Amino acid sequence: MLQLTRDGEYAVRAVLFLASQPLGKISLISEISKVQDIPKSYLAKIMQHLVKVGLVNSRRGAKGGFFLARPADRITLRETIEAVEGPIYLNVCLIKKGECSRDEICPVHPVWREAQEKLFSVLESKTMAQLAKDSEMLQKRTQKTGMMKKTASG
Amino acid sequence: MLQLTRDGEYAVRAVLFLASQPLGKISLISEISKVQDIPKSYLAKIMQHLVKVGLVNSRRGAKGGFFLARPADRITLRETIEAVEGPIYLNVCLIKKGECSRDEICPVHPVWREAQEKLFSVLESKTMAQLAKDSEMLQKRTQKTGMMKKTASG
DNA sequence: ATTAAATAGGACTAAATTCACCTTAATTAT
DNA sequence: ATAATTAAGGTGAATTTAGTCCTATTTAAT
Repeated sequence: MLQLTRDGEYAVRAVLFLASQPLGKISLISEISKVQDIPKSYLAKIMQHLVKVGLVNSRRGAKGGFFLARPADRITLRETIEAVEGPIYLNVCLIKKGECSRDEICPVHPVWREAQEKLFSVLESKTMAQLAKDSEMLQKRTQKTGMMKKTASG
Repeated sequence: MLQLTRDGEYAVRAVLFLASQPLGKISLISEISKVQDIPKSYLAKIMQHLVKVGLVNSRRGAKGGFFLARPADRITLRETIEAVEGPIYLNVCLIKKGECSRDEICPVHPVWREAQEKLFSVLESKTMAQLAKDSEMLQKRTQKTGMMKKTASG
């Protein structure tokens, strides 16, 4: 299907969580799992992926946990998604020349190429640092409107 | 996965084939299957979908077959794909408000919305009539270069 | 009637998805 | 040292989705 998998969605949530932590903070699976509403055992596997691919670092043992391997302003959505889903190809014909036997004759091929480029540019337009900041703002906003309702009645 | 399914790909090929036929021509499953390299029985199911959704008309019995229900210049790629895949949602959070519990807090949501809009605009930018014309052009071009090679050596 | 063709539905395999669980290895605190 | 903590890594399994093919049945033309 033309849709992000759970893997991708959860990876984004997890990385976003790490990006929202203060520098030097080490986060636990159990912590991320609870806050981001991701099954623990599933998350563990996703984190392993993220570590293997070099987006996240881990430390074992007591006081261990996960933290970003790079500053959050150098991690994009696309990177995070591809870390767990592998490279994105909107259509098999985009994988490589010859993957689709019609390559040369197919009039749809250029359309897919353009669609994919546009998608990439959107997924690369924001860094995790920016998204984390956006998230902070959104949370403050919803908290404030919540407060206003309360204070308005009191 | 973030990728077009076989269903979608085959539907596009089939509709494109029909769009390339002269007006009034009725095409057989066997014909489309052979030219577009799609398993016959698989194609049959896809054609039924296209008929049910109103993109293609069919006639049973001898001299029967399939033909476009509308002029090809009023059929888009997006329509064709959604006819067999159902509505496209790049992420579940775009299905409807409340599908993702984080809707209001999620900073990634607007990014997905933008990505989807961009994708749609590409998939709606060309009609099947235009693609069919493009296809003709491409075929002529490859034929011509093929001939040049032959005549060059003779 | 015979033949040609779509219609309708099922059967089946393979792969992806989404988790749970359990052992091991590493690290720190005691 | 030892115990406690935590990630790493592997196994498995239930569920869903994808992909393919097949076989009646219905419809229409000749």
